Amino acid sequence: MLDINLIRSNPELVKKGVSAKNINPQLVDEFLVLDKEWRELTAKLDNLRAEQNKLSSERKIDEAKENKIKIKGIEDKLNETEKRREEILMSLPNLPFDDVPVGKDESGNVVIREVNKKPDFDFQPKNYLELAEKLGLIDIERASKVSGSRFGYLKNQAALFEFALIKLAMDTAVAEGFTPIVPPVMVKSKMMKAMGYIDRREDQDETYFLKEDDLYLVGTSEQSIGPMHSDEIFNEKELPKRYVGFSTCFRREAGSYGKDTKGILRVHQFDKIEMFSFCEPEKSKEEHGLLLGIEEKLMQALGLPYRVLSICTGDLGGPAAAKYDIEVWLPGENRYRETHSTSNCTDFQARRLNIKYKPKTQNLKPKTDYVHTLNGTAFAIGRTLIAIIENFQQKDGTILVPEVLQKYLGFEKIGLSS
RNA sequence: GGAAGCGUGCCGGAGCGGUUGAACGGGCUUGACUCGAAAUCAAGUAUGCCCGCAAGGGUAUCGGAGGUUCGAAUCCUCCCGCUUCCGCCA
Repeated sequence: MLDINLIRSNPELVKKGVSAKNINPQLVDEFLVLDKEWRELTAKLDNLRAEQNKLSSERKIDEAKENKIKIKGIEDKLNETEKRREEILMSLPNLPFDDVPVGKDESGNVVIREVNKKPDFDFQPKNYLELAEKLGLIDIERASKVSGSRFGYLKNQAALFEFALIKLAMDTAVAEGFTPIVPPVMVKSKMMKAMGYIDRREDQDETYFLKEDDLYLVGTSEQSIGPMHSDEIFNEKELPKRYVGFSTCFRREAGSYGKDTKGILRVHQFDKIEMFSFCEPEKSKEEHGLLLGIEEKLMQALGLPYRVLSICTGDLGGPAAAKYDIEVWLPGENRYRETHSTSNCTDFQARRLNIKYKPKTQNLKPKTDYVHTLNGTAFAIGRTLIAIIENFQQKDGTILVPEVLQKYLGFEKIGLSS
């Protein structure tokens, strides 16, 4: 949710930001009209209520009865206006930072840097799925039998890899001051809405919803970590509050029929370790850097070739003011694929969730203010596994285990006999 | 899933139709006393929204949403949460 005062005082700025995100800026004007109406009705209603309180305390019952009817009329009108005003407000996305590249869609994303050399094979590198099936690491066929398309079984060393990756990510994040958690994977629709992930129809279609229980399955644990502190006020010294959560994630992949249909690159269910920060507004850019830094550190620990993208305005999504993706090089596909994403959502989610903090300003007004929220992937297990298999494959079809994981796994290589 | 009870401010805890935004106690902040601290005393101590340059004024809020009433923390309905007992259960 945007700051209403900002829309009122600087509509042009808001329009510009909204337009950059491919949202019709006319909504801003519509909002202002409704907001004006809302304020007028509010003033009218408050006056009538003041009158009512007065009459009532003076026991002027008959006059109060009449006044009550007027109140009811204004109330109904106000409710209707308020509802429409709220709808528009909720449909306005967060404004992108000035330094975010402007672009219409993902083609406008900017590569910031490439890290680690792509592996130089003296043979034709294979696709991960071919290797994995041969080594008994992934079973798609049976998953399809049991659950349908876009599911997979991780087996043998691959299953063990999952836990090693979790441990590596957890250890790394905990060392940076993150609190490890395993959050719920079902969240109330109210919270899902507050996080800004079901504002648009496409978003809703992407999410599994349990109607009977009014619960959504999370598409990322961010959705259940963010609302943890809703309606809470942090002390300044409690910030930044950092969490690293492990959870399964569920995505319907409704808009991606026919895309990446093979294997486990794009599935309905995968496990992910996610970082989440609540911090002071002035420090959110710095915090964003920290999250990206950890992501890169993890990729470097594995020795995977990757590149970092600054996501352009049109590809940011609703809640983010800035976003960086990491894409890993997949030699089997001969292209980069996304493994990480980190967003600074500024106060957009905090407003809806009502998460504030109390600045420790000695004198002057100790007014509370909204925190900033940020999130970032530590590891999405499936895709990381894919990257490891493809990048560390050997001519004989075996796969070397990245050194950092060896201590967690107890083996150095995945081979046919191991 | 069945039965009962409970949800009040930072915390504890009154209030159960009429100056109750809310007694009382604790905490916290400030001031006094003190060489300092403790103790004691005094004052202060919620938030949203609207109007206003401000001072301030108005309004709303006692789990949430409706309803009854001139007037509701107090009565009614539904929902949510918590506790206890029973059932079921990884």
